[in-house]
Amino acid sequence: MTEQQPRARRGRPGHDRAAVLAAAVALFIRKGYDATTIDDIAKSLGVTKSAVYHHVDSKEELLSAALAEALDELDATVAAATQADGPATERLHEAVRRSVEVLVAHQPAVTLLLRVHGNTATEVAALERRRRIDRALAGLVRDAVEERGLRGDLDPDVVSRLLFGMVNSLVEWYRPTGPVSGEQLAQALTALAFEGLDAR
Amino acid sequence: MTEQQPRARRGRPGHDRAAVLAAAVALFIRKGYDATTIDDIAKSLGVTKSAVYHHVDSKEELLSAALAEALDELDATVAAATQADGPATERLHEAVRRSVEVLVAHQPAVTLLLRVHGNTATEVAALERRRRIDRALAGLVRDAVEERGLRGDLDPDVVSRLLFGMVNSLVEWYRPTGPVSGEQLAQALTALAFEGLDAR
DNA sequence: GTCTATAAAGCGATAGAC
DNA sequence: GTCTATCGCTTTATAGAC
Repeated sequence: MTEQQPRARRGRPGHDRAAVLAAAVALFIRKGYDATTIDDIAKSLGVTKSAVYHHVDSKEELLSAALAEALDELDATVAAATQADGPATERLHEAVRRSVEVLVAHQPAVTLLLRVHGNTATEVAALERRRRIDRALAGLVRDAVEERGLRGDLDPDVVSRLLFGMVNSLVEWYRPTGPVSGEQLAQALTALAFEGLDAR
Repeated sequence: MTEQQPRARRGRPGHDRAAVLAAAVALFIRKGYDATTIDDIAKSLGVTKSAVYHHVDSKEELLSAALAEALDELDATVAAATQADGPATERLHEAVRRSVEVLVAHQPAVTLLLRVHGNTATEVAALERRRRIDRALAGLVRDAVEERGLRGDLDPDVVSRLLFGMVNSLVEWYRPTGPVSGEQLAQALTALAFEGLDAR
Protein backbone atom coordinates (compact mmCIF):
# COMPACT_ATOMS: atom_id res chain seq x y z
CA MET A 1 0.00 0.00 0.00
CA THR A 2 3.01 2.32 0.13
CA GLU A 3 3.44 2.79 -3.60
CA GLN A 4 1.27 2.02 -6.61
CA GLN A 5 0.79 2.94 -10.25
CA PRO A 6 3.70 1.39 -12.15
CA ARG A 7 4.05 4.85 -13.76
CA ALA A 8 2.61 3.77 -17.14
CA ARG A 9 5.54 3.59 -19.44
CA ARG A 10 3.69 3.15 -22.71
CA GLY A 11 4.26 -0.26 -24.20
CA ARG A 12 5.23 -2.82 -21.59
CA PRO A 13 3.25 -2.67 -18.36
CA GLY A 14 6.35 -3.10 -16.19
CA HIS A 15 4.72 -4.48 -13.06
CA ASP A 16 6.43 -5.32 -9.78
CA ARG A 17 5.82 -7.80 -6.99
CA ALA A 18 3.47 -5.46 -5.11
CA ALA A 19 1.26 -5.00 -8.16
CA VAL A 20 1.03 -8.75 -8.67
CA LEU A 21 0.17 -9.25 -4.99
CA ALA A 22 -2.55 -6.61 -5.07
CA ALA A 23 -4.10 -8.08 -8.20
CA ALA A 24 -3.93 -11.58 -6.75
CA VAL A 25 -5.54 -10.65 -3.45
CA ALA A 26 -8.39 -8.86 -5.21
CA LEU A 27 -9.11 -11.97 -7.25
CA PHE A 28 -8.69 -14.35 -4.29
CA ILE A 29 -11.44 -12.40 -2.56
CA ARG A 30 -13.76 -12.17 -5.56
CA LYS A 31 -13.47 -15.79 -6.75
CA GLY A 32 -11.83 -17.60 -3.86
CA TYR A 33 -8.19 -18.70 -3.65
CA ASP A 34 -8.69 -22.12 -5.24
CA ALA A 35 -10.87 -20.89 -8.08
CA THR A 36 -8.35 -18.19 -9.00
CA THR A 37 -5.73 -19.25 -11.56
CA ILE A 38 -2.39 -17.68 -12.29
CA ASP A 39 -3.81 -16.91 -15.69
CA ASP A 40 -6.64 -14.92 -14.06
CA ILE A 41 -4.06 -12.83 -12.21
CA ALA A 42 -2.01 -12.38 -15.37
CA LYS A 43 -5.03 -11.32 -17.42
CA SER A 44 -6.14 -8.81 -14.78
CA LEU A 45 -2.70 -7.19 -15.17
CA GLY A 46 -2.76 -7.48 -18.96
CA VAL A 47 0.18 -9.87 -19.19
CA THR A 48 0.73 -13.62 -19.55
CA LYS A 49 1.26 -16.27 -16.90
CA SER A 50 5.01 -16.29 -17.39
CA ALA A 51 5.25 -12.61 -16.52
CA VAL A 52 3.56 -13.33 -13.22
CA TYR A 53 6.05 -16.11 -12.47
CA HIS A 54 8.85 -13.61 -13.02
CA HIS A 55 7.69 -11.75 -9.90
CA VAL A 56 6.63 -14.60 -7.62
CA ASP A 57 7.64 -18.22 -7.17
CA SER A 58 4.20 -19.71 -6.69
CA LYS A 59 0.53 -18.98 -6.18
CA GLU A 60 0.76 -20.08 -2.56
CA GLU A 61 3.43 -17.47 -1.89
CA LEU A 62 0.91 -14.77 -2.78
CA LEU A 63 -1.58 -16.12 -0.26
CA SER A 64 1.12 -16.42 2.37
CA ALA A 65 2.16 -12.78 1.98
CA ALA A 66 -1.43 -11.57 2.40
CA LEU A 67 -2.04 -13.74 5.45
CA ALA A 68 1.15 -12.49 7.10
CA GLU A 69 0.02 -8.89 6.64
CA ALA A 70 -3.29 -9.60 8.39
CA LEU A 71 -1.77 -11.68 11.18
CA ASP A 72 0.96 -9.13 11.96
CA GLU A 73 -1.61 -6.39 12.37
CA LEU A 74 -3.90 -8.48 14.55
CA ASP A 75 -0.97 -9.66 16.67
CA ALA A 76 -0.03 -6.05 17.32
CA THR A 77 -3.60 -5.28 18.37
CA VAL A 78 -3.67 -8.19 20.80
CA ALA A 79 -0.24 -7.35 22.20
CA ALA A 80 -1.30 -3.77 22.86
CA ALA A 81 -4.47 -4.87 24.63
CA THR A 82 -2.75 -7.58 26.64
CA GLN A 83 0.26 -5.59 27.79
CA ALA A 84 -1.44 -2.27 28.51
CA ASP A 85 -2.20 -1.16 32.06
CA GLY A 86 -5.67 -0.56 33.39
CA PRO A 87 -8.90 -2.50 33.79
CA ALA A 88 -9.54 -5.41 31.40
CA THR A 89 -12.86 -3.85 30.45
CA GLU A 90 -11.18 -0.73 29.13
CA ARG A 91 -8.55 -2.79 27.35
CA LEU A 92 -11.31 -4.87 25.74
CA HIS A 93 -13.01 -1.72 24.48
CA GLU A 94 -9.72 -0.65 23.01
CA ALA A 95 -9.09 -4.07 21.45
CA VAL A 96 -12.49 -3.98 19.74
CA ARG A 97 -11.90 -0.46 18.48
CA ARG A 98 -8.43 -1.32 17.15
CA SER A 99 -9.70 -4.54 15.58
CA VAL A 100 -12.25 -2.58 13.62
CA GLU A 101 -9.51 -0.21 12.49
CA VAL A 102 -7.35 -3.12 11.35
CA LEU A 103 -10.24 -4.68 9.42
CA VAL A 104 -10.93 -1.35 7.74
CA ALA A 105 -7.30 -0.58 6.89
CA HIS A 106 -6.36 -4.13 5.85
CA GLN A 107 -9.69 -5.45 4.65
CA PRO A 108 -8.39 -7.54 1.73
CA ALA A 109 -5.74 -9.34 3.79
CA VAL A 110 -8.04 -9.94 6.76
CA THR A 111 -10.81 -11.20 4.47
CA LEU A 112 -8.48 -13.85 3.12
CA LEU A 113 -7.37 -14.81 6.63
CA LEU A 114 -10.96 -15.37 7.71
CA ARG A 115 -11.61 -17.63 4.73
CA VAL A 116 -8.59 -19.90 5.07
CA HIS A 117 -9.41 -23.62 5.16
CA GLY A 118 -6.16 -25.34 6.11
CA ASN A 119 -5.52 -27.12 2.81
CA THR A 120 -1.78 -26.44 2.79
CA ALA A 121 0.99 -26.05 5.35
CA THR A 122 0.85 -22.28 4.84
CA GLU A 123 -2.83 -22.23 5.66
CA VAL A 124 -2.49 -24.49 8.69
CA ALA A 125 0.20 -22.22 10.13
CA ALA A 126 -1.99 -19.17 9.57
CA LEU A 127 -4.94 -20.87 11.28
CA GLU A 128 -2.75 -21.66 14.28
CA ARG A 129 -1.61 -18.03 14.59
CA ARG A 130 -5.23 -16.96 14.32
CA ARG A 131 -6.28 -19.37 17.05
CA ARG A 132 -3.72 -17.81 19.40
CA ILE A 133 -5.17 -14.39 18.73
CA ASP A 134 -8.71 -15.61 19.38
CA ARG A 135 -7.62 -17.24 22.63
CA ALA A 136 -5.97 -14.04 23.85
CA LEU A 137 -9.10 -12.01 23.09
CA ALA A 138 -11.27 -14.58 24.86
CA GLY A 139 -9.00 -14.24 27.90
CA LEU A 140 -9.55 -10.50 27.86
CA VAL A 141 -13.31 -10.99 27.85
CA ARG A 142 -13.03 -13.41 30.79
CA ASP A 143 -10.98 -10.89 32.77
CA ALA A 144 -13.50 -8.15 32.03
CA VAL A 145 -16.36 -10.32 33.30
CA GLU A 146 -14.38 -11.26 36.42
CA GLU A 147 -13.71 -7.64 37.37
CA ARG A 148 -17.47 -7.05 36.87
CA GLY A 149 -17.01 -4.66 33.97
CA LEU A 150 -19.24 -6.86 31.78
CA ARG A 151 -22.49 -8.55 32.73
CA GLY A 152 -21.91 -11.89 34.44
CA ASP A 153 -24.94 -13.87 33.27
CA LEU A 154 -23.46 -14.83 29.88
CA ASP A 155 -20.69 -17.34 29.22
CA PRO A 156 -17.50 -15.34 28.53
CA ASP A 157 -16.33 -17.67 25.78
CA VAL A 158 -19.65 -17.38 23.96
CA VAL A 159 -19.56 -13.61 24.41
CA SER A 160 -16.08 -13.49 22.93
CA ARG A 161 -17.15 -15.54 19.90
CA LEU A 162 -20.20 -13.37 19.30
CA LEU A 163 -18.38 -10.08 19.83
CA PHE A 164 -15.47 -10.82 17.53
CA GLY A 165 -17.71 -12.71 15.15
CA MET A 166 -19.57 -9.43 14.71
CA VAL A 167 -16.28 -7.56 14.25
CA ASN A 168 -15.03 -10.08 11.69
CA SER A 169 -18.29 -9.97 9.75
CA LEU A 170 -17.33 -6.44 8.70
CA VAL A 171 -15.07 -7.78 5.99
CA GLU A 172 -18.12 -9.17 4.19
CA TRP A 173 -19.68 -5.79 3.49
CA TYR A 174 -17.69 -2.80 4.74
CA ARG A 175 -15.83 -0.75 2.14
CA PRO A 176 -13.77 2.31 3.13
CA THR A 177 -15.01 4.11 0.02
CA GLY A 178 -18.65 3.84 1.15
CA PRO A 179 -20.75 6.36 3.08
CA VAL A 180 -19.69 5.12 6.55
CA SER A 181 -16.30 6.11 7.95
CA GLY A 182 -14.14 3.74 9.93
CA GLU A 183 -14.66 5.78 13.09
CA GLN A 184 -18.43 5.82 12.68
CA LEU A 185 -18.31 2.09 12.21
CA ALA A 186 -16.26 1.48 15.35
CA GLN A 187 -18.63 3.75 17.25
CA ALA A 188 -21.73 1.93 16.02
CA LEU A 189 -20.26 -1.49 16.72
CA THR A 190 -19.12 -0.71 20.27
CA ALA A 191 -22.45 1.00 21.00
CA LEU A 192 -24.36 -2.07 19.83
CA ALA A 193 -22.11 -4.52 21.65
CA PHE A 194 -21.76 -2.76 25.01
CA GLU A 195 -24.97 -0.71 25.32
CA GLY A 196 -27.35 -2.80 23.20
CA LEU A 197 -29.96 -1.92 20.60
CA ASP A 198 -32.99 -1.43 22.85
CA ALA A 199 -34.47 2.07 22.90
CA ARG A 200 -33.65 3.79 26.19
CA MET B 1 -31.63 -35.60 7.06
CA THR B 2 -34.73 -37.82 6.99
CA GLU B 3 -32.95 -41.13 6.67
CA GLN B 4 -29.33 -42.20 7.09
CA GLN B 5 -27.15 -45.27 7.65
CA PRO B 6 -27.19 -47.22 4.40
CA ARG B 7 -27.92 -50.27 6.61
CA ALA B 8 -24.42 -51.77 6.18
CA ARG B 9 -24.89 -54.70 3.91
CA ARG B 10 -21.47 -56.30 4.20
CA GLY B 11 -19.46 -56.05 1.02
CA ARG B 12 -20.67 -53.21 -1.20
CA PRO B 13 -21.31 -49.95 0.62
CA GLY B 14 -24.62 -49.35 -1.17
CA HIS B 15 -24.82 -45.59 -0.80
CA ASP B 16 -27.66 -43.34 -1.94
CA ARG B 17 -27.94 -39.75 -3.08
CA ALA B 18 -28.41 -38.43 0.46
CA ALA B 19 -25.22 -40.12 1.65
CA VAL B 20 -23.24 -38.63 -1.23
CA LEU B 21 -24.68 -35.19 -0.52
CA ALA B 22 -23.85 -35.38 3.18
CA ALA B 23 -20.28 -36.47 2.45
CA ALA B 24 -19.88 -33.76 -0.17
CA VAL B 25 -21.15 -30.97 2.07
CA ALA B 26 -18.86 -32.03 4.90
CA LEU B 27 -15.86 -31.84 2.55
CA PHE B 28 -17.01 -28.59 0.93
CA ILE B 29 -16.95 -27.04 4.40
CA ARG B 30 -13.63 -28.53 5.48
CA LYS B 31 -11.67 -27.87 2.28
CA GLY B 32 -13.81 -25.41 0.35
CA TYR B 33 -15.97 -26.22 -2.68
CA ASP B 34 -13.30 -25.61 -5.31
CA ALA B 35 -10.58 -27.52 -3.49
CA THR B 36 -12.83 -30.56 -3.04
CA THR B 37 -12.62 -33.11 -5.85
CA ILE B 38 -15.12 -35.79 -6.78
CA ASP B 39 -12.42 -38.25 -5.87
CA ASP B 40 -12.26 -36.76 -2.34
CA ILE B 41 -15.98 -37.36 -1.96
CA ALA B 42 -15.67 -40.88 -3.35
CA LYS B 43 -12.77 -41.75 -1.04
CA SER B 44 -14.61 -40.43 2.02
CA LEU B 45 -17.39 -42.90 1.16
CA GLY B 46 -14.96 -45.70 0.37
CA VAL B 47 -15.85 -45.92 -3.33
CA THR B 48 -14.51 -44.65 -6.66
CA LYS B 49 -15.43 -41.55 -8.63
CA SER B 50 -17.73 -43.48 -10.95
CA ALA B 51 -19.88 -44.65 -8.05
CA VAL B 52 -20.43 -41.02 -7.07
CA TYR B 53 -21.51 -40.17 -10.62
CA HIS B 54 -24.10 -42.93 -10.43
CA HIS B 55 -25.92 -40.89 -7.75
CA VAL B 56 -25.42 -37.33 -8.99
CA ASP B 57 -24.95 -35.70 -12.37
CA SER B 58 -22.28 -33.19 -11.40
CA LYS B 59 -20.33 -31.63 -8.56
CA GLU B 60 -22.23 -28.38 -8.96
CA GLU B 61 -25.54 -30.20 -8.41
CA LEU B 62 -24.33 -31.15 -4.92
CA LEU B 63 -23.61 -27.52 -4.09
CA SER B 64 -26.94 -26.44 -5.53
CA ALA B 65 -28.87 -28.89 -3.36
CA ALA B 66 -27.16 -27.67 -0.19
CA LEU B 67 -27.69 -24.00 -1.04
CA ALA B 68 -31.39 -24.63 -1.73
CA GLU B 69 -31.79 -26.21 1.69
CA ALA B 70 -30.30 -23.17 3.41
CA LEU B 71 -32.19 -20.64 1.30
CA ASP B 72 -35.56 -22.35 1.76
CA GLU B 73 -35.16 -22.26 5.53
CA LEU B 74 -34.07 -18.63 5.62
CA ASP B 75 -36.86 -17.63 3.24
CA ALA B 76 -39.38 -19.22 5.60
CA THR B 77 -37.89 -17.29 8.52
CA VAL B 78 -38.12 -14.00 6.69
CA ALA B 79 -41.65 -14.71 5.47
CA ALA B 80 -42.80 -15.45 9.01
CA ALA B 81 -41.25 -12.23 10.36
CA THR B 82 -42.55 -10.09 7.50
CA GLN B 83 -46.12 -11.39 7.41
CA ALA B 84 -46.73 -11.69 11.16
CA ASP B 85 -48.81 -9.12 13.03
CA GLY B 86 -47.51 -6.94 15.83
CA PRO B 87 -44.74 -4.37 16.30
CA ALA B 88 -41.68 -4.60 14.05
CA THR B 89 -39.47 -4.73 17.14
CA GLU B 90 -41.11 -7.93 18.34
CA ARG B 91 -40.97 -9.42 14.86
CA LEU B 92 -37.27 -8.58 14.66
CA HIS B 93 -36.62 -10.34 17.96
CA GLU B 94 -38.42 -13.36 16.57
CA ALA B 95 -36.50 -13.21 13.27
CA VAL B 96 -33.18 -13.20 15.13
CA ARG B 97 -34.26 -16.10 17.33
CA ARG B 98 -35.48 -18.13 14.36
CA SER B 99 -32.34 -17.32 12.34
CA VAL B 100 -30.20 -18.74 15.12
CA GLU B 101 -32.37 -21.86 15.12
CA VAL B 102 -31.95 -22.26 11.37
CA LEU B 103 -28.18 -21.84 11.60
CA VAL B 104 -28.05 -24.45 14.35
CA ALA B 105 -30.32 -26.96 12.62
CA HIS B 106 -28.88 -26.49 9.13
CA GLN B 107 -25.34 -25.42 9.93
CA PRO B 108 -23.61 -27.25 7.05
CA ALA B 109 -25.94 -25.88 4.37
CA VAL B 110 -25.92 -22.34 5.75
CA THR B 111 -22.14 -22.38 6.09
CA LEU B 112 -21.84 -23.14 2.38
CA LEU B 113 -24.33 -20.41 1.52
CA LEU B 114 -22.31 -17.82 3.43
CA ARG B 115 -19.15 -18.81 1.57
CA VAL B 116 -20.51 -18.68 -1.97
CA HIS B 117 -18.49 -16.53 -4.36
CA GLY B 118 -20.60 -16.29 -7.52
CA ASN B 119 -18.31 -18.28 -9.80
CA THR B 120 -21.13 -20.16 -11.54
CA ALA B 121 -24.74 -19.48 -12.50
CA THR B 122 -25.85 -21.61 -9.55
CA GLU B 123 -23.85 -19.47 -7.16
CA VAL B 124 -25.00 -16.19 -8.66
CA ALA B 125 -28.64 -17.25 -8.28
CA ALA B 126 -28.02 -18.23 -4.66
CA LEU B 127 -26.36 -14.88 -3.93
CA GLU B 128 -29.35 -13.08 -5.40
CA ARG B 129 -31.78 -15.02 -3.21
CA ARG B 130 -29.60 -14.27 -0.23
CA ARG B 131 -29.54 -10.57 -1.05
CA ARG B 132 -33.34 -10.52 -1.02
CA ILE B 133 -33.33 -12.06 2.44
CA ASP B 134 -30.80 -9.53 3.72
CA ARG B 135 -32.85 -6.67 2.30
CA ALA B 136 -36.02 -7.90 3.99
CA LEU B 137 -34.26 -8.17 7.34
CA ALA B 138 -32.78 -4.68 6.92
CA GLY B 139 -36.32 -3.39 6.29
CA LEU B 140 -37.45 -4.97 9.53
CA VAL B 141 -34.67 -3.19 11.42
CA ARG B 142 -35.65 0.12 9.81
CA ASP B 143 -39.27 -0.37 10.85
CA ALA B 144 -38.23 -1.20 14.40
CA VAL B 145 -36.16 1.99 14.63
CA GLU B 146 -39.02 4.06 13.18
CA GLU B 147 -41.52 2.80 15.74
CA ARG B 148 -38.92 3.68 18.40
CA GLY B 149 -38.43 0.10 19.55
CA LEU B 150 -34.69 0.35 18.83
CA ARG B 151 -32.33 3.23 19.63
CA GLY B 152 -32.40 5.89 16.93
CA ASP B 153 -28.81 7.15 17.03
CA LEU B 154 -27.39 4.35 14.86
CA ASP B 155 -27.85 3.88 11.13
CA PRO B 156 -30.44 1.09 10.66
CA ASP B 157 -28.62 -0.44 7.70
CA VAL B 158 -25.36 -0.63 9.66
CA VAL B 159 -27.23 -2.10 12.62
CA SER B 160 -28.76 -4.74 10.37
CA ARG B 161 -25.36 -5.69 8.95
CA LEU B 162 -23.80 -5.93 12.40
CA LEU B 163 -26.71 -7.82 13.95
CA PHE B 164 -27.02 -10.45 11.25
CA GLY B 165 -23.27 -10.51 10.77
CA MET B 166 -23.08 -11.65 14.38
CA VAL B 167 -25.80 -14.24 13.77
CA ASN B 168 -24.09 -15.55 10.65
CA SER B 169 -20.72 -15.80 12.40
CA LEU B 170 -22.19 -18.67 14.42
CA VAL B 171 -21.55 -21.09 11.57
CA GLU B 172 -17.80 -20.58 12.05
CA TRP B 173 -17.71 -22.11 15.53
CA TYR B 174 -21.04 -23.35 16.86
CA ARG B 175 -21.57 -27.11 16.92
CA PRO B 176 -24.83 -28.63 18.21
CA THR B 177 -22.82 -31.39 19.88
CA GLY B 178 -20.92 -28.90 22.04
CA PRO B 179 -21.68 -27.69 25.60
CA VAL B 180 -23.99 -24.84 24.53
CA SER B 181 -27.57 -25.61 23.48
CA GLY B 182 -29.27 -23.82 20.62
CA GLU B 183 -31.67 -22.12 23.02
CA GLN B 184 -28.86 -20.91 25.28
CA LEU B 185 -27.12 -19.55 22.22
CA ALA B 186 -30.18 -17.66 20.99
CA GLN B 187 -30.65 -16.28 24.49
CA ALA B 188 -27.02 -15.11 24.76
CA LEU B 189 -27.06 -13.54 21.31
CA THR B 190 -30.32 -11.60 21.79
CA ALA B 191 -29.16 -10.48 25.24
CA LEU B 192 -25.91 -9.17 23.81
CA ALA B 193 -27.55 -7.50 20.83
CA PHE B 194 -30.53 -5.84 22.51
CA GLU B 195 -29.35 -5.27 26.11
CA GLY B 196 -25.60 -4.95 25.57
CA LEU B 197 -22.61 -6.35 27.44
CA ASP B 198 -22.09 -3.57 30.01
CA ALA B 199 -22.55 -4.57 33.64
CA ARG B 200 -25.82 -3.12 34.93
C1' DG C 1 9.94 -7.74 -17.99
C1' DT C 2 7.40 -10.27 -21.08
C1' DC C 3 6.78 -13.61 -24.57
C1' DT C 4 5.76 -18.59 -26.87
C1' DA C 5 5.86 -23.32 -26.11
C1' DT C 6 5.52 -27.20 -23.44
C1' DA C 7 5.99 -30.45 -19.68
C1' DA C 8 3.60 -32.90 -15.97
C1' DA C 9 -0.13 -33.57 -13.28
C1' DG C 10 -4.93 -33.22 -11.85
C1' DC C 11 -9.79 -32.94 -12.59
C1' DG C 12 -14.79 -33.41 -14.21
C1' DA C 13 -17.20 -36.46 -16.64
C1' DT C 14 -18.39 -40.74 -19.64
C1' DA C 15 -18.38 -45.76 -21.58
C1' DG C 16 -19.02 -50.21 -20.80
C1' DA C 17 -18.20 -54.50 -17.93
C1' DC C 18 -19.66 -57.06 -13.76
C1' DG D 1 -24.23 -49.96 -7.22
C1' DT D 2 -19.57 -50.13 -8.18
C1' DC D 3 -15.70 -51.08 -10.97
C1' DT D 4 -11.59 -50.11 -14.58
C1' DA D 5 -10.21 -47.35 -18.23
C1' DT D 6 -10.07 -43.31 -20.66
C1' DC D 7 -11.27 -38.83 -22.90
C1' DG D 8 -10.66 -33.93 -23.05
C1' DC D 9 -9.58 -30.08 -20.81
C1' DT D 10 -7.39 -27.04 -17.29
C1' DT D 11 -3.79 -25.85 -14.30
C1' DT D 12 0.79 -25.02 -12.08
C1' DA D 13 5.18 -24.34 -13.26
C1' DT D 14 9.52 -24.26 -16.27
C1' DA D 15 12.75 -23.41 -20.48
C1' DG D 16 14.53 -20.46 -23.45
C1' DA D 17 13.98 -16.53 -26.92
C1' DC D 18 13.49 -11.42 -27.39
